[in-house]
Amino acid sequence: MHKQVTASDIAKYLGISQSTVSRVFTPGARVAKETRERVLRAAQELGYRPNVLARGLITKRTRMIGVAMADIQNPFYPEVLGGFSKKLRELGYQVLFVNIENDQIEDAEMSQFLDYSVEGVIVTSALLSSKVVSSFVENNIPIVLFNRYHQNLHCHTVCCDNMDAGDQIGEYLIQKGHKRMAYIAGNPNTSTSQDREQGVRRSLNRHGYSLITDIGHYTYEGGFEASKRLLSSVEPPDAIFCANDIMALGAMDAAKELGFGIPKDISFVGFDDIPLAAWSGYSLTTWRQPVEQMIQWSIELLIAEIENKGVEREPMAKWIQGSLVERKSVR
Amino acid sequence: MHKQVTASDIAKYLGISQSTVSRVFTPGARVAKETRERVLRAAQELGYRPNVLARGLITKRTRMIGVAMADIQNPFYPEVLGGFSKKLRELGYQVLFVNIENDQIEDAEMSQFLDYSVEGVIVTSALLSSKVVSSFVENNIPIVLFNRYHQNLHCHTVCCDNMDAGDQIGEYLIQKGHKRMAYIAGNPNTSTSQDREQGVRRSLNRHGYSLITDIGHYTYEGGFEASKRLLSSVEPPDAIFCANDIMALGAMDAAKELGFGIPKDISFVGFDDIPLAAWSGYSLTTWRQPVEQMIQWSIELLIAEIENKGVEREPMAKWIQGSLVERKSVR
DNA sequence: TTGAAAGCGGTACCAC
DNA sequence: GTGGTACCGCTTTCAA
Repeated sequence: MHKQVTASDIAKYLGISQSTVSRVFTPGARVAKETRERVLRAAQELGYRPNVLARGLITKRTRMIGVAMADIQNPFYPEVLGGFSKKLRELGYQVLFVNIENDQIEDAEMSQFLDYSVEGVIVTSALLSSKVVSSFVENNIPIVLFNRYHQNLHCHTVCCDNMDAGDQIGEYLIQKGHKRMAYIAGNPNTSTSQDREQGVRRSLNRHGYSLITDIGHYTYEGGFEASKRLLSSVEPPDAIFCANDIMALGAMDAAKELGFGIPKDISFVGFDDIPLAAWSGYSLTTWRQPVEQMIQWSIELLIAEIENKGVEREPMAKWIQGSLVERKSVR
Repeated sequence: MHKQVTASDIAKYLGISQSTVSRVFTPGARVAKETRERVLRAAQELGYRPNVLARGLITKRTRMIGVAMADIQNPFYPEVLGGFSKKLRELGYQVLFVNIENDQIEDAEMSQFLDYSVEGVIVTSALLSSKVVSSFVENNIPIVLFNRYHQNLHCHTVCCDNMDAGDQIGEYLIQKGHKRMAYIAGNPNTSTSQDREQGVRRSLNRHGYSLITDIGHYTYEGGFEASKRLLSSVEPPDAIFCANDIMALGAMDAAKELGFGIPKDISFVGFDDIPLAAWSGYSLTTWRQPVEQMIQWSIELLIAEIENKGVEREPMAKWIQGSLVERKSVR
């Protein structure tokens, strides 16, 4: 941007006023057809493009959305990021991206969103402190939490109905004749993992079964180790439900290594339906989260608030139903 | 950003000039220690943060870097994106992210980088038209191509030395006693895939072997299908080298499905060393690309040019050596 | 060390 | 329909 062509350059070049040039690039403008064409042609010729940052200064609109994403190594999230990027772009918004290192977002990781005056923020799979949230609320910047739920925070939420999903998975496992069910939790202080656990537990209890649990921190290695522990116990489970697919894949590999047949000796159910789950080496039965829909809703929530600025809005929680994808990891 | 607190607000509040407030937040400033403290305190109190976009208007620096990324579903790239995001942030730059749908970048996908006055652009695993490149050159915005090489384009390049890698992999397979080697190409008109192929071919030729080839488009499914074709032929190969890991995993699964033992009947070598390659279900021998280093160099190239603006700079090509990671997929 | 004023590249309201 | 002008929030001379 060393020698940017400006609206004044065009104006001077055509001998008209800078305001007129500006109007040509302003949506609700009224400019004589002929003038418009001359300007457009000159812009093309000289390589002029309106500086959106300068525009934003006066319109108070940057058309940037901050996206903060943790757990980007989990194949579920690249898909999510791609979806957001695409949809937002179609609506004329840009993505200011931040990769979050830990599960708990630090202030510094979000502060640039404030500095760059994004109009809204999407946070996936991470925890926000209430202090951070309030700094956004003060600045009237809406936040939507994707795939994480937080009771007391003033943010919108779009979440799979994890409790119900867990419940249905429990029912399914029982119906398939399993007796000793285990659950491998993700990060145990995430709503996502908790709700899924509570769900299975509910259905198992209904039928008089109890639940064995372990923790896998949402990673392949974590799932692998947890599975090993579970399967090496005196009475190993005959079915393991994992809080996400990536752990389930690790758990399956551990089972294979220990000589368990899948699904002959033990069944596995995952969560997310990442592409890998369908790979023939795994063929994992899992819970499909309707990603497209969740992305769509998140964006609608965000944009609605952005474009109705001024109207106070209560935080909304959108719960979405998922569905079981049956493959070959359950007997 | 509805009611942003501005430097003038602080100034008025403290009864000093707005310029003084500004100076407190300007790196090379000289302000009385006492004044500075008062300003800082007031800023804290009223929640003031300098508007970096307004600042950029005058300093001509946005501290934003455009990152255009294709193939984000390939587990190699989330890692890359995470790395860029982290390192750039440490240097005080932000990432404006765009997900590219196809292998060939369209003008519209890059135009926002121009609109938002990013200071540099990183493009991974995608092809740029020379028209797009020249619009960036005109605006003095440096581009670095990550993992793709383009002879005639005025961009920097950071690339693994694919030719050499292919060569070494060929040598390795021969040394391990293989006789019929196959190569599964990615997208056949990418430099990356071509160079890797040329590399193996070179070493095989040196030893009097020829190379069977097929195409897998860099996807799991593509690798799966290509492998099936290869292995169903009258004289199936005894080793398959795939242009990336994800195809190799697909190829392995296909082999297993056809009843081939790995590595007993057939060996596999991948490329990238994505986390999945180490999973016990695969244990894929592969070529490790030193991602960290590549990211580092890309950023250095970019920043060097950004911060020396004005000095004309020739496009640089950085080639980096990788190394073989031996696991259990080669006999 | 500080304040006044110009200006970055735009938009929007005002007359004409 | 068009030009003049104020102003968005900030940095940067230039004087004081």
